[in-house]
Amino acid sequence: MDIHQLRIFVSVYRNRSFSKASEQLFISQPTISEHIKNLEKSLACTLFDRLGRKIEPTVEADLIFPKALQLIEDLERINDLVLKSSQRVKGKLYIGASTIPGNYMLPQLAANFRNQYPEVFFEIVIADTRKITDLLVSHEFFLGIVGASMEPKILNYEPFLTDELIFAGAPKYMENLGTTPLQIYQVPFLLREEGSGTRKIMEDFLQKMQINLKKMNVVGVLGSTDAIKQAIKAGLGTSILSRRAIDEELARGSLLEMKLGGEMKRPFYLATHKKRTLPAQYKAFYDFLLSRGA
Amino acid sequence: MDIHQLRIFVSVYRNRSFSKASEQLFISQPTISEHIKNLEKSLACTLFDRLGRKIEPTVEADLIFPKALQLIEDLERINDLVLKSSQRVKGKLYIGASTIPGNYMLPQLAANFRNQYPEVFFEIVIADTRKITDLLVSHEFFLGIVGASMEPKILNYEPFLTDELIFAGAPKYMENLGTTPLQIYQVPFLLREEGSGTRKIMEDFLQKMQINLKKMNVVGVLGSTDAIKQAIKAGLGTSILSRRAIDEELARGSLLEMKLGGEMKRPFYLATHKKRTLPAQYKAFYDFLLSRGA
DNA sequence: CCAAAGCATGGACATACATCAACTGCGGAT
DNA sequence: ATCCGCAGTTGATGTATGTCCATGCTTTGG
Repeated sequence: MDIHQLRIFVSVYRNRSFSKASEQLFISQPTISEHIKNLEKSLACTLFDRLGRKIEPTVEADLIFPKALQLIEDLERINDLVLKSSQRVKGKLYIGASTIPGNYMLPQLAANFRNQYPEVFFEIVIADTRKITDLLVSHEFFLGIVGASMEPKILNYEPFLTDELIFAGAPKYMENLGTTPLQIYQVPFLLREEGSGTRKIMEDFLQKMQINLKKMNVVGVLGSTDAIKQAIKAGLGTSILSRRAIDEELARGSLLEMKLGGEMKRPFYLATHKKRTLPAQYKAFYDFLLSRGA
Repeated sequence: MDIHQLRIFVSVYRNRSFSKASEQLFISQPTISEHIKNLEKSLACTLFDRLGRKIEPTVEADLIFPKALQLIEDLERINDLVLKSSQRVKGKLYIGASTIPGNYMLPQLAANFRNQYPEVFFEIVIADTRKITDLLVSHEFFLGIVGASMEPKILNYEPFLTDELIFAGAPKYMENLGTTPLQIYQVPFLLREEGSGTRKIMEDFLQKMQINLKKMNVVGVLGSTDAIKQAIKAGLGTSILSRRAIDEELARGSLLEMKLGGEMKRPFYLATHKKRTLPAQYKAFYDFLLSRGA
């Protein structure tokens, strides 16, 4: 039994005529006869009594007509269902992000996105790049925001926002600091731990500026950007950290920045699985992020 | 979009594999690929992300899977529906019958039939042969029981029970009546109206027996068999009528029969439209009647 | 790094589908 | 009463679609 046969049956039943149905469906009348015959064969019953000029549906036809109708409608509805679901942006956005984007970029962007699409729900997991990458590969995440592009085979990396690292500290240290790089050896300095992305960028930068880290007055190593931030706010020392993390403090003047002559840029990427189709809400958020990022 | 495609989709979705599905459905793997591709094309979305060795259903696939499943089930159910309805004998039996079969044959037969199939409901319309025939032709009735076969072109007549007409009356007339046919002229006699089937059979019989109706002591003309029956029970006279109408009275001895030397037989027929398919309950009753009638 | 597993692709074949033309059967009109 | 027209059927024919086989490509596991 086939849907096509049911469509033809429905038309014949409604028109009480094979030839009317053939006109309505734009197929020849013998074809109608053939299909009805096959349908009757597969159902092992007569559906229409052929009375010469007229036809008369049998009780079996009366029985299956509403069912057939509903079936056809349901089938059409599947199409609508897919169409609607892929047009409508809603559902959970389960996203993996590194520290900086997860803490200082995504919250604002998510809020903006949610103004546009109120039916989305965010769940942002903050983890290191390695973990996020793994979970993207194993299809745990659809979307990740990471600071380095590893595993370029399977994953697709789209350049997103760039984070800027700056040298900053409490006013008491910064105000008296001269402009010569050598003076940086004087002030107490806080480091991120070995292996941190921020630490790596910083080291590369210092090397480029020919500043010797070992000569610096390092007074501590802290395990997160926020810990560094709290420490320099408390006057423990100075450090190099994301500008985004201390935006407010810089504006208020509770922390001061000092240009060191070069730029410390750290690009972040939107990472997705190359072969994975993004659900509608992810696709929308992905496009939204790119438009804001560029 | 086709049911076949949905069947394949369901199997692929369940097995999470094109090749497993191909084994399950006994069709080749490339065919599966082709069908899924077409389905995706007609839905304008990806259903499975091909990840090399594995495949992963997309959210759209998750969405339509239950719908597809239900659709397939519904389709199967149509078959069952027809099967069940054509096996199960139930529903209304709307039957047209002439006076004798309608009053004196069908009630008992219907009761017996209903013992076997308690889910049937009888509606017996008593009308003359002409009317029943017309309503059979115009598809008002599926089944009629009539005393003469007219319109043999469209309708099918199956010989059924034969009614026997007998000469009978109250004991006071019959006991003293001799065996010679001439003595019939003596007793008061009741007639059916002109045009009645019974009247016709009677006239033919009397003519064959060389009894002159005009010489008979006719004391009344009544319009129905039951009227005749009530009249002769009341002692108004004798008559010729269906044996079935007075079965009980003959057994009790409240009416007596007298053989007149020949038989007055009146055949009845099961009449159906030649081209009309009988619903299950009609078919069952038709067969039942034939088995009882023969 | 090779082999195996799994989906995609292209060509060959068969079945199924649709069409056309001719036929049958019924009903109404001249 | 015969003819004509409508309606469904039947049979022959071409095309489209479904299906298969062989093969290629990619990923994964040893």
